[in-house]
Amino acid sequence: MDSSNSRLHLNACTGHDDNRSGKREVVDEMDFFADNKEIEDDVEGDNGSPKLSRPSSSLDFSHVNTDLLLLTTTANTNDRIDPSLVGMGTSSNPEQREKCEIRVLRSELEKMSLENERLKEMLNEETNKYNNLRMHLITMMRQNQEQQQQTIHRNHRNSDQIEINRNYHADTTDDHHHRASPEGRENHGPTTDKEMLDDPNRNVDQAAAEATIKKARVSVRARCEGNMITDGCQWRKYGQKIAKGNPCPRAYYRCTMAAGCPVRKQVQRCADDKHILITTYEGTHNHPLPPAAMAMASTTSSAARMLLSGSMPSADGLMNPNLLAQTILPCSSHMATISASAPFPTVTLDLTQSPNPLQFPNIPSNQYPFPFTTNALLPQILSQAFHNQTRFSGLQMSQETDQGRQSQLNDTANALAADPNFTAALVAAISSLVANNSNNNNNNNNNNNNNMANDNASNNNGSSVNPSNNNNL
DNA sequence: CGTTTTTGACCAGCGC
DNA sequence: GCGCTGGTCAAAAACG
Repeated sequence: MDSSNSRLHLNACTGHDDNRSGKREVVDEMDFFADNKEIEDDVEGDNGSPKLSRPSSSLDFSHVNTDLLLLTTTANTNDRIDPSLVGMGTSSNPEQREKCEIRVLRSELEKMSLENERLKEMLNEETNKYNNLRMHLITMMRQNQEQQQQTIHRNHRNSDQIEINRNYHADTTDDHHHRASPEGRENHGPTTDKEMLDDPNRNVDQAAAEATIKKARVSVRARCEGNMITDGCQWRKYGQKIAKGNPCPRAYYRCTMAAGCPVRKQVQRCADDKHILITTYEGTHNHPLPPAAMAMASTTSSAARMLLSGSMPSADGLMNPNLLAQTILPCSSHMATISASAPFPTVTLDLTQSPNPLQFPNIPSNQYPFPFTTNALLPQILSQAFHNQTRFSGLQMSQETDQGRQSQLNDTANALAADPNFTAALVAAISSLVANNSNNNNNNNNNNNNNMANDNASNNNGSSVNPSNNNNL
């Protein structure tokens, strides 16, 4: 108990002002006893000297809060009691009150944080469930679509086969079998569709077709300072070679998101422009993919089917990829090519140039490798592309369903466009649309490298491999 | 210590 | 058959 407390106690009891350190506090104390001021005046003598020896009988000390002594025990020498707090019996110090409030706020903050964490966990859980369901739905839809396409294709060809020269049909079907067997094995299977349908060895043909699909590739040319474009998958490097005609080594990666996944990709810098990275994908994933990887993953398989379809005979004649692509993406131009004349049929997306200088002003490549990233048209383009994909797919949908789907596609496109890490995969998605449409229209690929529609998409420099690979690429 | 990368060796396809 | 080339394997090294 320091002297100030003793002094304060004295003041509270007597109202005597012996405070030499601050008058204001004394006044406040006096205000606290305002009700008894008259009495106190009577207690004091005319000369101001205390008259403690003559206590008034009218004094009622019951009004004096005895807590005062206790409340001031923690006050330092320079502190005085806040009269508004005196009598409350809880806190007499603003700092204490602030500390108390801070403790309360912290407690509330902790509670909110815990609640936030809990909600985050719930959100993640629901998001995972949603993604899984979405993946499952997409897979089911794709399978359904393929089954319908196959049915339509068979019916179409069966109805046409009377009009088609039988020898030609036999030759082209055989050619298809040759194409479906990249290893060059002889295939003397059935020569008509009916025979094919009835052929018990048709599974062998399907296996050959699958082999072709596996060999079909999607190549993406993009300006990228990093060693790889981000496509949402995890890759492991398993080899590197110096390819002929390019001093830059070619790196070989395989997907490691699941054991036995057949998907592989090659990454190589362009010989002419070291800033251009050429990424070639091959195969179809055999495992669930994160949303960021779905577009690219579907691209390779779709492109493979497209190219396989392009090798098939058709009474519709040769397809025009450029026209087809313009139908899919009317605002696009010359960003993609299809080539089945290469050792492996390949869809090439050239993302190193802007199709429309007015639409896509020059942006430093190190900032926005693909102008698409910052372009507001991306969601519209994607949505339109997805919509057109559905429209061309042959699926019969009511207008209401179509509208609802369009809304969902718009949301999806917006979400995709907002994620810069997703852009490379979006590019692939566009090519996937081209692939599906060509497949659905049952056209041939005439290997003329016609330009296909595609708008810019963006890229980023993320990589799932060790950055040390930069030295090699 | 497990995983990933590096890198030389090996294999298959293709052209001559 | 031989050589070239692309692609893959696998042991060693590097990494975290």
